[in-house]
Amino acid sequence: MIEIFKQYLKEKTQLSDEQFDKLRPFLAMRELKKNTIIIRQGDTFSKMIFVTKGLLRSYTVDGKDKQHVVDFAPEQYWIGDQNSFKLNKPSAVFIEAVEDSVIVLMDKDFYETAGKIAPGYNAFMVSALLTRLSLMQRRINMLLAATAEERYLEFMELFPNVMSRVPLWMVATHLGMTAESLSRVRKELTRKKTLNAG
Amino acid sequence: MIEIFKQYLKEKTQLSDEQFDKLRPFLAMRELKKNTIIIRQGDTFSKMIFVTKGLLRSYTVDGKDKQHVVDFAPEQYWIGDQNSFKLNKPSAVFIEAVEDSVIVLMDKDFYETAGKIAPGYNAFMVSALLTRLSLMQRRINMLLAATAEERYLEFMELFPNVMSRVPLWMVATHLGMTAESLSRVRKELTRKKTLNAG
DNA sequence: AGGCCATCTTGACATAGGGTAAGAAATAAG
DNA sequence: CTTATTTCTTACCCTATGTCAAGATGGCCT
Repeated sequence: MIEIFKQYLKEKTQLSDEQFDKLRPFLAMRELKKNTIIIRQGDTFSKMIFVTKGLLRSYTVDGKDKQHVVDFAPEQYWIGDQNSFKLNKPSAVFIEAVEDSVIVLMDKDFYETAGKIAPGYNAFMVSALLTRLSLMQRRINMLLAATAEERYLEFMELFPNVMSRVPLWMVATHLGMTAESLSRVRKELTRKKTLNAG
Repeated sequence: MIEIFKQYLKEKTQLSDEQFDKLRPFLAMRELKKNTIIIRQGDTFSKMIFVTKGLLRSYTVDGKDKQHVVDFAPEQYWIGDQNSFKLNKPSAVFIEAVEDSVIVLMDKDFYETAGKIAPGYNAFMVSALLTRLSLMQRRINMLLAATAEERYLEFMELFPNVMSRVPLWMVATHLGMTAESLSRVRKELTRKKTLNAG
C-alpha cells in the first residue's frame, strides 16, 4: 500500500528508490474505520496525512458547537494543519475519516531529511504550497462575492466526486451555509433544469 | 532604498552581501504615486512586489463591477499573485498604490537563482508560504463562521494600522461586506462602548 | 424483515446584511 | 478660501439565508 505513496512521490519529485528507502522510516501506514477521529483540535501531532484510500475531512468547531469543514481529502490528497506540522504547534482542526480509509502518516523528519538528500524536494514543496494557496484564494473570493448557489456550483465543478461520497451537511458547512440552504439551492437548480429541458 | 529590502532579506535568510550582489540584477526599485495601478487583472507580469514605503492593495473586480480587496500590503509586506508569479500566468488581481509608495520588484530569476546559491532560501520560501497559508485559513474560517462585527474586530486586531490608512469601503470589501454595513457595525460598537463607559 | 438512526427535504418565520438614496463630513482641487 | 469630489453615516425597505420544527427517506444493524 505504501507503493501508492512512493509512486506519487516519484511522479512529483524524481525521488530515486534509494532515497525513498532512506526516508521510509519517517512514514507510517494506518487504516482507519469510518468516523474515526485521528486528530483533535489542540493536539500536537506534527504529521501530515496522505490519503491512499478512502476520504478524510478536517474541520473546526466554533463557539456554538457548530462544525465547519475546512477540507476534504480523497485519494491522492494531503490533509492536516500545515502550520501545526511545520511549527510543532497544536492542531487548529479535527481530522476524521469519512469513509474507511488507508493513510500514510508523514513525520516532520521526512520533510526535513528529504529537503537535504533530494534536491528537487523543496521545489516540490513550494509548488504544492502555491497550488494550495491559489485554491484557498479562489475560495476566499467565492466567499466574499458569490451567492450560495454559485458557491455550490463552483464546488461541484472542482470536486464533483466528493459530493456523492460525503453527507450533504458537510459540504454545506464547507461552503459556509446551512444544510437546509444547500438543500433549497439544489431544489432550485433542478427546477431550473427541468424548465430548460421541458 | 534597496537597503531596506537587503536588510529584510538578511534577517529572514542568512544571505551574505556577496550573494545579495549576485541577485541584485533581478531587482528593480520603483516609485508609485497614489492611485497608480501597477498590474491589471489578466496582465502577465511574473514579479512579486515588496513594499519599502507606502501601502498597496490587490483586488479583483466581479461580474457586477464590484471590487473585492484581496490583500493590503504596508511596509515590509509582499504583494502579488504568487501563482501567476510562479507559473507565468496572467494575474488574477489588480494591484494599486493606495498611498505614494516605493516598491521593490522581484523578478522570477531572483527566486530561482537564490534557491540555487543560498541554501536557506527555499526554506525561507516554504516558511513564508506557510505563514501566508495560515493567515488565509484563518480568514476563511472567519468568513464561514463569523458575523460582520466579529470579522471587523478580527481585522482591527491583526492590522490595526491599515484601518487608519485606507478608505473604509476598501476594508469593507476585504471583509466581505458593504461599506454601509461596516459603518453600521462601527456605530453599534461605539454605542456599546459608551454604554460600558457611562 | 423490522426498527433505528442519520440524513435530507420542506414549510413558516426571523434576522443579518444588502440596495438605494440623501445628506454630512472630510479631502482634494482650483 | 471656495468649490468639487470622495468618503462616511443614516434611514428605509428588501432579499438571501438562518432557525426551528415536522416529516420523509434511506442505509445499517440485529
